[in-house]
Amino acid sequence: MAGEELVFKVKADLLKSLAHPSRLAILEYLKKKEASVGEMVIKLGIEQSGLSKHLSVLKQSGILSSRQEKVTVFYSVRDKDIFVVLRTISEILMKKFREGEYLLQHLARAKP
Amino acid sequence: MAGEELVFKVKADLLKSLAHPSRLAILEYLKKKEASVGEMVIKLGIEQSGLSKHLSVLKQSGILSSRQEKVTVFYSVRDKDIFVVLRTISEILMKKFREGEYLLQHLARAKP
DNA sequence: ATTTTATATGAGGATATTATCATATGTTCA
DNA sequence: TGAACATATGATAATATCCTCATATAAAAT
Repeated sequence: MAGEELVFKVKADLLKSLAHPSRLAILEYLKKKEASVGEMVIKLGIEQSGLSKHLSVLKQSGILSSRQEKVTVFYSVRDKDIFVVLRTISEILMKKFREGEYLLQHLARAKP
Repeated sequence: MAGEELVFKVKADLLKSLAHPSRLAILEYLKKKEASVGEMVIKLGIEQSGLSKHLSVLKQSGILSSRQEKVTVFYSVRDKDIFVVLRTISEILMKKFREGEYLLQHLARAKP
């Protein structure tokens, strides 16, 4: 694989690890503080086994880290810059939908 | 689907549309100027049919827009903020790999 | 020692994504 | 008109991702 292609692949892999609704919910939940798997099972309503796998995806990609205390595993966000990515995504979507509303309103008015 | 879940789904869909090496290559190519499909087939070395589908994914998700001139279709980036996302992704990866190098060097030194 | 608790993992099928090939569509030009 | 060109689309097969269920692991409590 050519050098640049490898770079694109690595970036795409990181984006892929973000690109799932449950994983976005996890990240939002971990924005302010670390949390254990059990806590997230309850608060996010994701089934234990699935949650564990999503956490593992986020850890493999370097977005989360974990520490263990007795039997409990706590996950936390490794690099807060990930939230810059997510906030920008939100802004892009908000702009887009605002344009959509604008268009809708003006199309409706132009009807007759 | 609950309101918040829908929001996560919409964000995840946008991230998914970014999460492919060819599509990242397309976006980088379109960073400075619009380009036609034919031009990108040549410069990016992606096969015509596949490229057309990747462009369609990016257009559906609102990242690209297109205009037609005779038979030629030109694509361009609709909201430059998408590059904020990509730059931040790069920065996160660079930090991560620098940490990796650092660790490697110190592990090597601590060997004996 | 056995049971309970917290988390991770493996197997299976269901669904989604991708690549490729062939073909369709629409436009220009001879 | 019909050949050539630029792009899009459909079908299919290959691959990847996801969900769920069952079970594994490992520490704690009884």
